[in-house]
This record gives sequence, structure tokens and C-alpha cells, in this order.
Amino acid sequence: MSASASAESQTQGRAGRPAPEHTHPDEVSLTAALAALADPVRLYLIRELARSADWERTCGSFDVPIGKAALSHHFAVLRGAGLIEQRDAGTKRANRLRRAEFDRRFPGLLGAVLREGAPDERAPSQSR
Amino acid sequence: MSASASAESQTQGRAGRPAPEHTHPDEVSLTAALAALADPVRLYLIRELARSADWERTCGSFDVPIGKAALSHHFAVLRGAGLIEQRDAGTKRANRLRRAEFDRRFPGLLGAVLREGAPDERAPSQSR
DNA sequence: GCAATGGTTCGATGATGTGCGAACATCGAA
DNA sequence: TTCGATGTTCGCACATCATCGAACCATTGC
Repeated sequence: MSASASAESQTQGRAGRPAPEHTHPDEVSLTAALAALADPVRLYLIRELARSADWERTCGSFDVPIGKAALSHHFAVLRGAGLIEQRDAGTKRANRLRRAEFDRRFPGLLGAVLREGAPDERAPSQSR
Repeated sequence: MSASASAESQTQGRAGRPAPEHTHPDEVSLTAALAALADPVRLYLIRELARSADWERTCGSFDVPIGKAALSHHFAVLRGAGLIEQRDAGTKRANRLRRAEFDRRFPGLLGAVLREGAPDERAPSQSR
């Protein structure tokens, strides 16, 4: 070990991290995409990511009422649905919403979901 | 009240039928709507209803690889998500896709789902 | 009245999903 | 090297869901 195993840290070649498995939206079925979106927590994450800049938010920067384990699982689901991309940033993990790619695969879907104000789970009350 | 329990068959007043409980799209949460759509069978039913005229299809007119009980359950879910409307037609039950109403509540969602030409969700029978 | 058709309801069951706590691994910093 | 922060993985519990078979009910037609 010397001058080679020090500067490489993003693509692959290092065994340090399994490097998050990403699924491209093209390989995702509509049912899988809908199932990934059909969860309050994940929907919240997607919405927050949509409001933020790419790579701005780390996994732990979300205020969700669940433990780390569950949160990690949700991110894995979103990744597997081609909805987000993750990148290791030091000890943290940065996230990005794959808006363009996902939109190309499912035109209008993400837009329709995000267009929703926010009164989703809270109170589907006044709207008539 | 007298000559009334003979020709009326839709609203209520007769105990003959519980009359299907309908939920208006306005009272449906986005998560519930997505969950209702995130199923191959239900997605197929919605797609078929979208291709058909209102009240044209009865519950038993769909070629799905499941039993009556399960099918009935799926229709109940779709009804509860404000996606379809059902009307008793003699011994059968006719269905209608609530396109306009649902679209008003979730603009673009149904369109995005129906626009899908995924070779994956085509038919829940033979694929993959 | 009686049988057949079309759907619903009732358990039961297997599969899936969500959640937790604890243990583990990695990176950056002291 | 040791420590703290950040996530992931590993059981495990619990809830929900999709499905079936059988029983049941309503309507239609004989």
C-alpha cells in the first residue's frame, strides 16, 4: 500500500464500501415505481429532495420519526426504484433525486406526485 | 310511501343491496391512491376500464388469473381510492373509471400511469 | 317456487413490508 | 490508535396484503 490506495474514492476499485447498488429507472416497472412512492416516509423524502439541490441532503438530514435502520431501508427502496442516486461523501451519504431520468421513463408521474401540495397523509380535508 | 320499492335501484331505500360504498377522490390521500395503483391486477383493471366506455365492463368481464374473492377485493380497493364507480345492473355490477374527478384531485397522475407502455405491466398473466 | 349467474363476505394462510434494537463497518478527527 | 459520527446489516416482531375455498345473498329466468 502506498500512493495508489489513497486518492481514489468514488467510482470503484476500493473494497471499503460496497458502493450503493443503483437501479436505472429504465429497469424499473411501473408497479415497482408506484409501490416505492406509496409510502408516507418515502414520499416525504422525495419531496424534500425535490426542494433541495443535488447532493445537498445527506441521509441523516431528514426529520423522520423512525430509526436509522428503517430509514436506511427506505433509501434502499428509493434507490432500487430508480428514484434517487447516492454518493459517498466522507462519513456521510449524499442524495440526489433522479428527476430527469425518472421523468424520461415515467413521463409526468413524478410531476404529478410532487405537484401535490403536501396535505397528503396529514389531512385530506378541504379541497372542494 | 308505497309504489316506490320497484323501479328504484341506485341510491338507497331498499335493503336488497348494500349499495357499494363509494369514496370521492377528494377524500383520498395521495399515498392511498398510489397504493391502489401499485398492483399489477388493479393496474390492469384500470387500464382496461380506460379503454372501455363508461359502464361497459362488468366485474366478471376481466380476464385476470385470480379468483372471484380476490377480484372483488381489488374492486373494493379501487372504489375506496376514488378510482372507479360501480353501479348495480341486474345481477351484474357495471364499472366506470372516474377519470375526470380523479384527475381533478391528482392532476396528471392517472395520465402518467395510463401513458405507460411498459412491457411489464401489460397483462398480469404471462410476462417475466 | 327453484335453479343458475354474478358478487360479496368470512376465516385462513402465506408473502411482503415496516419497524426496532443491537452489532458491525467505515470515515474523519483528535 | 482511539473515538465519535454516520449508515448498513442482521435477526425479530408485528402489521398489512393478496389469495383461496366455501358459504351466502340478490337478481334473473325458467
